[in-house]
Amino acid sequence: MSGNDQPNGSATERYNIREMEPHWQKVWADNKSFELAEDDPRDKMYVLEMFPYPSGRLHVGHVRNYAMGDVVARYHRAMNKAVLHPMGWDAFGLPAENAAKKSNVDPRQWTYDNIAAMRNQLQQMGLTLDWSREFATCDPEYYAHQQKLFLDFLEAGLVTRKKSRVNWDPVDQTVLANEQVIDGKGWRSGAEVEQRELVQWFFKITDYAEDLLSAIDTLDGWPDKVRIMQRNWIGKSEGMLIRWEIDPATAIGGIEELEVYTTRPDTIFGASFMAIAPDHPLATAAAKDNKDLTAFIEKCRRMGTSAATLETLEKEGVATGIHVKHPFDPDWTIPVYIANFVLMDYGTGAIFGCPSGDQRDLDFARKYDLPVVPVVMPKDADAASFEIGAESYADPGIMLNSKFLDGMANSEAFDEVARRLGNAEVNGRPQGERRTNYRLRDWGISRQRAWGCPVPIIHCDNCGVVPVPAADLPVELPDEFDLSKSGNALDHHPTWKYVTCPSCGADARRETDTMDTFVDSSWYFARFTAPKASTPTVPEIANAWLPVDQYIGGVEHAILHLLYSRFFTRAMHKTGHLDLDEPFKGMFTQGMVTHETYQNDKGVWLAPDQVQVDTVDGDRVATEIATGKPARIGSIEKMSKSKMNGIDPEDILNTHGADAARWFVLSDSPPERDVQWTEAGIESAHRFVQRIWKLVNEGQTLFSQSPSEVDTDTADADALRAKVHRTSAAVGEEIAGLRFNRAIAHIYELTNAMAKFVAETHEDPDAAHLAALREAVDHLVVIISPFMPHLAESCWQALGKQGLVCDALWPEVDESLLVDDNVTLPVQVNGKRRGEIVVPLDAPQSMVETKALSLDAVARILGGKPPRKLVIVPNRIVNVVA
RNA sequence: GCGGGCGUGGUGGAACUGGUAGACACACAGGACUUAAAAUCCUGAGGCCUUUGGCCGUGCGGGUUCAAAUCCCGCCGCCCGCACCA
Repeated sequence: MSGNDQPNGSATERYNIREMEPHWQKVWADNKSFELAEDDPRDKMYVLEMFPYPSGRLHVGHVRNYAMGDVVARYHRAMNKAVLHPMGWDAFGLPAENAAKKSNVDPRQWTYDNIAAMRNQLQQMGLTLDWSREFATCDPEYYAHQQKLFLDFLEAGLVTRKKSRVNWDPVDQTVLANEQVIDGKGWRSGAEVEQRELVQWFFKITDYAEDLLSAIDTLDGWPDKVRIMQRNWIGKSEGMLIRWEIDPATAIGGIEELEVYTTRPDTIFGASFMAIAPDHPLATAAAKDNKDLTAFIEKCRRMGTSAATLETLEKEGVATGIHVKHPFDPDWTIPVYIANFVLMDYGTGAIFGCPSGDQRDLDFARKYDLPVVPVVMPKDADAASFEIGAESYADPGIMLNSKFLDGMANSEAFDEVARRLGNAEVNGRPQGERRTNYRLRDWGISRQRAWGCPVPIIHCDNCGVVPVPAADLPVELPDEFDLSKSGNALDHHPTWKYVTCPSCGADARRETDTMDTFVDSSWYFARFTAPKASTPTVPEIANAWLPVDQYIGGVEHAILHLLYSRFFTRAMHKTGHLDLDEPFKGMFTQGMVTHETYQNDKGVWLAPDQVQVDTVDGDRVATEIATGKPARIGSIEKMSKSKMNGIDPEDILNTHGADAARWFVLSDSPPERDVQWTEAGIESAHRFVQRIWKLVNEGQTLFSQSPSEVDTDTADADALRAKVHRTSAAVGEEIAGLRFNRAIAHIYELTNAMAKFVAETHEDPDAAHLAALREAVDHLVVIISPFMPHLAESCWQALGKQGLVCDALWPEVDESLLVDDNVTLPVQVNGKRRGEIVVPLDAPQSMVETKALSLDAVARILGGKPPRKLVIVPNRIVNVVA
């Protein structure tokens, strides 16, 4: 690829990427083109892409994400908006600590070095970012304000402390993240991981469960799938709390009842066992003098804490010997099991198992030989013969085997059970109460890690938990960390945690937990509106800009990050930092970037640059370059280190340029879907850059000629004008709707039409043709500018335009050129296309009918008989039913 | 396991609210230019057949409709998330 040095035979030089891209980047920077003026009076538009973790190298997924945001931002600049388009760094987190442990570097140094490298790469992309607003979440100037927010939330009653479980590595003496637990073992030590309870800090997101749920309905700028995922995550259910009396003969530890939450009280006569979580108080009591139970609970404790792990386990349980009495039959007792699939965090940590109505319960019952009594059956089933085999029946239906409920719809049975249990009493309280439950749990933010935002709290033996006074903020991280030791470096730092109590002056200790990095990213979008302010936000400014008009990021953040940000916005509202509840008006989740995988004959993964791919007899064949041996072309997968199928954007930017890279990642695939990176694809984008340059220059050459007499027939000039205006309108609409791939297809079509037109016009340029071409080129340069901003500037300059195309307005679309006088209607016979007719727009039915029926193909099939039916959809289609 | 999504030519995809399936691009083939190559330009193409015509065709199997990639029912496959990765 050395194409920049050779003239191609015509007068047009190749477009020199390596010269022009840095040139325009410098021009934009020197002009401060993308720095937003505080007093810009135009309509506001806030475009934001999820800020990256500074790993040190840009990933192709970032390129796609930021290319999308930049196209949107540039389009809105062209629509004459004041566009806020900032960038920063999600800079706290595990990788810095891991790097520090591995290579003995300072996590702070490592992080800021990475930021410098990535900023440089982002700048090479030619983005319209306002770098004057940049910050990293590990800047004390940022996290100081986060600590202030924590204190304000604490004062507002939005923070709590409680016990929760963590993955504990007994060898490394450290808390492990879920991703550090592999097959139940610590990734570094290989030791069996244990669950351990720690007292931790929580944000009370559950206080907002109902609000976070109901407000989802207002988020009409979000993808439906994200809204559905959020709804399901919050998981509202209407059920009952039922108190089951423990049979005194089997009671242990003086516990007299078992509280159970259920969404299916109607199935109460199908109950055949009770299951409690391994860490349920009753389980603890039962295990006290019971080795089997203790062993089982121990086993459960070594399963890790992630829900995915727990729920994919084989369902197991152990009977406690405890029995409960059935509320409607004092002689019926039901055994209580400790089960590995019941979670203490959900409901009451105890369930009643109804095997006929729940697959998980059925599997459990079959395994332990418990009764399976069908209590709900489909409407049309027969009560005498209805049985449960391998599958439970969980759908609505009619009650059976349920005494006084028999024959009712199960929804009626729900109400009847609620009524009866509400009137009964156990230990002086109602035996049953209706209860709305949420799956959503409070947000545990404590992390036992050094590279995070310190929780601004001091523990004093006299005063207990004491907030750090606002005047003492920030609580800064120490200058030096010793990450070589296991455990939390803040905790074993020689001096950092030792302070005096701000309340009584006695010796006290700092909280050594830091905050979850999701906290950092839950309000950065607000900080960008006033990044230098001495308070977390300047409310007037933040309220003027927020909510973010268009937020773009990976679908992997569809639940947690977005939900936490929504909570934070509400919490900041409550504490006076913001005056709104929903942070993101428009949300978009982009797909991943994938690539083929390659393996050599030994099964070793090969990187794309270690492989040469050729086409032999129409088949793609890969060769390992180092050995010359054939390599296997494997499946297309998400780029990953392990499979070696990643592409380094830096290489792409250097060889093909930012414009080609931006163009490629947005073409072909719809943005919400995965895009496959291919060498052919980026090369074609590169060729297209050159093609536009040539086209603009050829047009330019034509304009400089003096036109011949105006041709009386200007039909093809008019056709081009219609195409141009239609394209400008369509590209604008597609960008506004984030359908970049379609916008690009429109641009291809226009350039194809223009190339043809240029070739024809060369013969005999007349005034009408030259005017149409001139207009086409003018439009083209502006509508490509969001995608290929450097090339567009070069073209703009070549055309002798004033100023910069990044400041130019979108072309005015002449609506009168968009309407066609005639429409082409396909004509079907029995739903199969047999021909087409051309009729005037809004032609009368009789004309359409006559023309359609007179088509040869139609007449032949009808064979002289009249059609049975004629369906005419005006201006769309004709269907003849023979 | 639970929740969400996706599935269309050799490939990525397009197809508006049920209305011409395959736009646009890649790869491929043929041609022009060239001493040659690259680059560029032009042309062709879903599959099958008895080829101015016909049949089949949007993961699979049914259904609704004048008309289904699109709606409904039942399957299959792949991908993402699951609360300490970010």
